[in-house]
Amino acid sequence: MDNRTGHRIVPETAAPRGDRLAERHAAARYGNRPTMKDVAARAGVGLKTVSRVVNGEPGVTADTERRVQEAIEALGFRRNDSARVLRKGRTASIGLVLEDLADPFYGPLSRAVEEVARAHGALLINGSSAEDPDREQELVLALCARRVDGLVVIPAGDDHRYLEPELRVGVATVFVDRPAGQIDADVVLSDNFGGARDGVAHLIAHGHRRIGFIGDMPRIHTAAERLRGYRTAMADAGIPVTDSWTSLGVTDPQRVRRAAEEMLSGPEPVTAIFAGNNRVTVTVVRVLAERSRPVALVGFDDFELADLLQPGVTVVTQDAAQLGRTAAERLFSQLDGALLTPERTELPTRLITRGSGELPPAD
Amino acid sequence: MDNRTGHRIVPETAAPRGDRLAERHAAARYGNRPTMKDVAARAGVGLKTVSRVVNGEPGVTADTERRVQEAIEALGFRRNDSARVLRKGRTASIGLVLEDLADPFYGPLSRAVEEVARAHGALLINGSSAEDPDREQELVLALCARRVDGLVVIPAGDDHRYLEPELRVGVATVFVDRPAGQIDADVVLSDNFGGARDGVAHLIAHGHRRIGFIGDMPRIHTAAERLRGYRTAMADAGIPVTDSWTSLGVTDPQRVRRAAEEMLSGPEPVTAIFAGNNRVTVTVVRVLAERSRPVALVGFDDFELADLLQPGVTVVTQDAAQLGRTAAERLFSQLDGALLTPERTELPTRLITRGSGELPPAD
DNA sequence: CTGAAAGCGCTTACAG
DNA sequence: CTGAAAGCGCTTACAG
Repeated sequence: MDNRTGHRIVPETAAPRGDRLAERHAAARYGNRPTMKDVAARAGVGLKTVSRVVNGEPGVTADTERRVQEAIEALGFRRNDSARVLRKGRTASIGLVLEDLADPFYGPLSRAVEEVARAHGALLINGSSAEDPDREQELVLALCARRVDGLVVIPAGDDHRYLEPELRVGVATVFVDRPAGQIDADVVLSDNFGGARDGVAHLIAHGHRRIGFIGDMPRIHTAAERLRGYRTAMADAGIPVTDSWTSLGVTDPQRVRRAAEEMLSGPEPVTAIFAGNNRVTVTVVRVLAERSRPVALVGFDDFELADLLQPGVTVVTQDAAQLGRTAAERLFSQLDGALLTPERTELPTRLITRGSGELPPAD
Repeated sequence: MDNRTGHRIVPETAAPRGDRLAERHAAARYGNRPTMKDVAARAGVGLKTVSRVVNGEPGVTADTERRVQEAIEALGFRRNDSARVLRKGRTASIGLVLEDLADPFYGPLSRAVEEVARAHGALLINGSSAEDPDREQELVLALCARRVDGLVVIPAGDDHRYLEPELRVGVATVFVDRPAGQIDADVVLSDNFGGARDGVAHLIAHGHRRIGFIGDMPRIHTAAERLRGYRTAMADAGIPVTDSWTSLGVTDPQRVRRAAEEMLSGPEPVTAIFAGNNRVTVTVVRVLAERSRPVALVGFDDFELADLLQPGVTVVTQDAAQLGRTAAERLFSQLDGALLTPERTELPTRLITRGSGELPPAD
């Protein structure tokens, strides 16, 4: 019997699983976690003394401390940080809003932000916007409502005025990968323009003139910058660009495949392709693998195994982890009150030649 | 001249950047975000009326509501969820502790957990344990102190008794990928044993008898199960296993490379390798690419571009997203009070043949 | 339809 | 060395 049904009381260690879980469940429903007040009562001390012990503050005799510790363990007390936060102001947590945690570019970036947060004693709350501006805003504001100390945002939208009340009130904010829209905020970027320009110039240097560009939706800053890099490299070489050589849009395999196949057919097919990001590159590699005539390829973003493909894939690489680390460090500088002026930080890209970008035109 | 120095007041839109930021900074220092009390004062209503409007509760005239809304916008009010949580009990957030967000296996898993959380109106807080049991415990307890409603854990350690007080008090918990140690908790796993056994049997069916196994540290449940699958397949085929054919340990490239090279040299080299996870597989692919004699390979875990390598890499695949989704759904079932008995859920694996696993022994 | 009072579980500021 | 009181910003339970 247990105490509710009036039957025999079974020691907890011997209790059948169902009973223990029912207990657990009841506990959950009534939310009866022990509080400092409970600990104080059990230890026969005041509330403030418990607080001192829990927070390792000085001014408690060894004997008192021991009694409090015993009560803490007996009750299974754990400080409620929600209450603490309410009093102290800071939550020791930061928010990260990105496009998709499952993307191999954002995983390392997120991890890097987490490591910096950890070094500052903060937890990371993250959310994926799925490239949807409304969802980005929803997430950002939910994080603000939780009173995160700061926010790292890889924006999906291009209007961030909804953040103004938060900024005014002191929420530290750093944008990464793409700049904020309509507001003045810190941003850490890769040199998307320069990287793309160099990658395309590399293809031109290897004899190509009909070069295609397949990128993400033009409203995405990185996509627009890389396209600009492509156009600049072509213009610098005095090569006029035909409309059919550029294709921007969602980067799902179907669309990219179609775009690549169109550029590669017709009377004047491209002899080389510049792929605007890792997802595009991978799909283009698949398309090229099905064709007999060699086509040169340079992709923006490095990816695992790029060196093991035949030929190895030449890429313009950016350092996702460094992007995250830099942004997070700036965020904590803001929180320390060190930074007053929003700044734009641009990290360099690097060309890695592996074969695909050095193929001559198959004319 | 601004209001602090006593000089001319410049309208905010025209204020030099530094001044606006100084203001922002001052606001942050004093933490003076508007509260419901401020809104109530400005709108000339009671606190409870503001609460009603903010939470969309009925019983407010259109006119009153409008006045409150105006005050909210004028002040840039945003409800403080920390305070709300303190009163309501639930935080509408769940925690996810995994090994490394940057690992291509965990990214999709994390994203899947996030999607389920989102469908239940909850945010996701995640942390990487870096395969360190102490760090796992630290993270889990920090999440409990924040009073997450539930916890999804990919454990690094093998003793989770530290969670007992939390479980007793009703924190919903689901383990994923590996079971909990020393406590009774829900767990969602892949069929690591069966998957590895089938993969090795596949190599045996293609004529191999000297088959190597390279896996993760044996204290990791998945590594131990996959090794058991390997041994079982070998035993089922009546093939005695030589010690030098199995190598378990950290999966960094250096160690894996050395392990592979040792198995592939000597008087009786292996003719096939079973790689215990995605990181191992990738390194083994590199080692094999440097050798002239073909060696068969089957890897546990699928990875991008496995089909484009020469030969394509045969793998045993598990569904990381499905693992995360299943775990998160079970977590919310627990929170809804539906589940009373901890359960073990095992998801199937699948063999994908692409060439590398069908190579005959090069004897 | 509206609001004053009490309380969630802590920390702060102060007094003994 | 120790503790009672006030308050963080909300919601709950209740009264008008």
